Amino acid sequence: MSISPKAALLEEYALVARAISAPARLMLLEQIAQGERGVEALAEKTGLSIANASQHLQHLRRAGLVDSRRDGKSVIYRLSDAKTLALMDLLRVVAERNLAQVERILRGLSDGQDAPEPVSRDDLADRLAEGSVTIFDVRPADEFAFAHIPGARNVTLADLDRIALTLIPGSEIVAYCRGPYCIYAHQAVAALRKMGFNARRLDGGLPEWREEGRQVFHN
Amino acid sequence: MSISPKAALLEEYALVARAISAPARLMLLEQIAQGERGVEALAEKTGLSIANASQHLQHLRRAGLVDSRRDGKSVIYRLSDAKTLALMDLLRVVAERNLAQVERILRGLSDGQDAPEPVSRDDLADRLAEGSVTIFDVRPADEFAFAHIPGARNVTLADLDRIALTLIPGSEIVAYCRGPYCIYAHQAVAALRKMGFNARRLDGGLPEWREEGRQVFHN
DNA sequence: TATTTATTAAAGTATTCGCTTGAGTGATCT
DNA sequence: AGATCACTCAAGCGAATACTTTAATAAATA
Repeated sequence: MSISPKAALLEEYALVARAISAPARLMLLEQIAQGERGVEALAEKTGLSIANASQHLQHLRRAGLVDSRRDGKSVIYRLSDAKTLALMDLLRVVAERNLAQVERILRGLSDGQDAPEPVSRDDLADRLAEGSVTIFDVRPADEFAFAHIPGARNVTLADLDRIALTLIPGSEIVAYCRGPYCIYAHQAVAALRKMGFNARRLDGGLPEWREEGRQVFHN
Repeated sequence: MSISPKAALLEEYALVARAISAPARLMLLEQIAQGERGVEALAEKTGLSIANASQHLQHLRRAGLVDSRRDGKSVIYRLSDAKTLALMDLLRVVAERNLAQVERILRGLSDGQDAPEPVSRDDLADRLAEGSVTIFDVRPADEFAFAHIPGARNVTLADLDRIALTLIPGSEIVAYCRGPYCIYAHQAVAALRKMGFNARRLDGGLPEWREEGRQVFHN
């Protein structure tokens, strides 16, 4: 019954790939990257049933992508390693580069306009220090409350039209959300540009910002 | 019928992940990385039936990881993008870091000994220029004949004992094979070290060497 | 034009996956 | 201790996958 070591290794690598090969698990990873959470919160955020979320989470744990620990009644999941984020990001890069379908979806998010290059995190940090930029955190209010980039203002897509009236026309805005998989920032930037603002996306989202050791406001 | 753009994007990312989530397809990618090849050659190298290999290859093509073109009677497959190699390598890194099982298998390959750190490609290039190192290409003869690092000597695992007798004891040897998924170099290094040679693996294999624009002997 | 060769398509089967439902487990609260 | 809460396990079902066998297609050759 002993199979070759080569086959055994490939089986393990494939196990990791299989873990990131279901949309539900990618959503869970995106949520866990925001900060460690219990099963119920993750299920609620991703729209999965509790039992289903639990099973997916165990799949992720078997692949070594997340760790879990017990905290009272809850079981808290968190990313086991920063490389997990890197793997997800590279997956996205490969998909965007090779699949025309992805190009099309992203173009649709920008409402036909050409999207500008994202702002690098280094750039944003510099401008933050100068105070020369407005930052919009385009995530749901509870995620913003949990953690956000200091100085960011929580603005959901629904708020955008109302908020825009209070902004100085032409001002420079940087929007971010959960990370590279999150589309809110794309949509917010497209809407703001349509209104004539100089809006751009931040490259990556909160997890990538935190991962680089930058300051995060945390509750 | 129109699903949300978010779900559509995740489905595309998952498609790419699914493509690298089967051992058979990882083997195919490893082979294709050696150089472009037809279906029959790939099937033979990986031990898959022709029809099965063809289906896996189409799976890889749908995910945008490989391209194909017709050359006479044959259909030639090749990597569509260097990022594919990077993705496979990161997959391996994540698996090695997080899965105890992988650690165990790799330890088994080294026959219980502690394996030394691999030699970087920069280092090897420097030593090659100095002529201060012996390079073993531990792949099957046909793959060596197809392409190899200039100055390398083709030595299969079966030859190793015989060849060892002709080497100066204590000499420094660097072994490489197909790439990070290939175990021949691990095994060769373990065997050579047991015989008292100062042997180490090259980091990566021929595809990574070529990818960096370094010289490759090619037929 | 007919035949051979290389590959893909189609059809069938066994296995695995994703999701649901309902029962089971561990920790906390009363 | 009993009730409750948060999660996991087990069973079951439909859909998707991996592999095999058997056509079908496309290009080269006779």
